[in-house]
Amino acid sequence: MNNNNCKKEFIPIGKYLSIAHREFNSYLKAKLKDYDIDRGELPFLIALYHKEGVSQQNLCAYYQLDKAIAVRMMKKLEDQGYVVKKRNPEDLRQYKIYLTKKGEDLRPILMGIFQEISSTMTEGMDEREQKVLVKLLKRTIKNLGHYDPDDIIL
Amino acid sequence: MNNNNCKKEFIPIGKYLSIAHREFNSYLKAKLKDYDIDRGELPFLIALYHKEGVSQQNLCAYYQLDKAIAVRMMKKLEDQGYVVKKRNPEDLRQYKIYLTKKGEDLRPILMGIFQEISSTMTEGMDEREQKVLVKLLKRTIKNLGHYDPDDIIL
DNA sequence: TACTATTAGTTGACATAGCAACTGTTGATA
DNA sequence: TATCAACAGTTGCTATGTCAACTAATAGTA
Repeated sequence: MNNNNCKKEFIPIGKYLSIAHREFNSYLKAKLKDYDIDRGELPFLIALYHKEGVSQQNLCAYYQLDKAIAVRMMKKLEDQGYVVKKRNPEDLRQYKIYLTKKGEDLRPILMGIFQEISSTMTEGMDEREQKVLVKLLKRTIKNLGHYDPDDIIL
Repeated sequence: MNNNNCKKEFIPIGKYLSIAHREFNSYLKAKLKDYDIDRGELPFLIALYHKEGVSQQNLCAYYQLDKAIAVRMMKKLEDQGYVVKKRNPEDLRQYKIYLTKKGEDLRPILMGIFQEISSTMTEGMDEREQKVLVKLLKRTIKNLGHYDPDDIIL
């Protein structure tokens, strides 16, 4: 289509996407090992720091995760006392998820970790390059998933 | 360190890395569903298309995967008849992995799929942007993993 | 009101991935 | 040569994530 037909090599974005994602994961995991929180719970906590009182599926949207994983992580987070689930009286199908004090206390710690990992990842990039990277990643998501990540509002 | 201390927001590279990676995975999975091959076997086949007769750990290096996953995927690939494992007579600890005819036959199909997914991902990006994306992803990997992906030679 | 479709959440089965402990082989060196 | 460290591969355990089938509640509509 948009590539000339004698070219054999493709741009290995998928490869470096996979590797970068795994490096990101294991870096994050290492940073979290001193805290009573697992890597998988993080996206939901971060989403909650962004907006509370929303449903599980709404929280999923923030990181485009499956609702099944939300169920499991929410159970974990609730058991550990970081969040509470309240039935929405106006729609008994859904819950509204809130942070507890314990969950709120974790905010500066987790934000600090994200701040740190973020600045580690971007070492040697100027501000323009960082923005370009985010822009191009969003574009990739849009191309693969047929939705615009900027349209997802929590 | 390299960010001013009143800034609250961090560059959400990790977020979009995670989402993009998952979108990439599910897109790939969908493309593979008509073929007798699973997503997890792919990186090892691709590495073999790049270079045959190397050890399992060598193959791991290409996508920076754990050797444990190599064992499992290699077993799967061998059971399905895509590869053969031969003990290296000069070092009985390691195997040398080779493609079978069946594995070789899959090459154009898988390369086609990668070609397609690659051009899907890069829709709306010019050639310069594609290169920048790869460059910045590599930089991210280098920053997180303390190794240069360009130094990994299979 | 009754029927139907949609939605939020749940569950089970399964694939992918990482970590740590292990076996057997090799290489270095005392 | 004997000992010890390093290495390739293996295994078990666990975490993460997807998919499909399911339940219960709601919304839309004949």
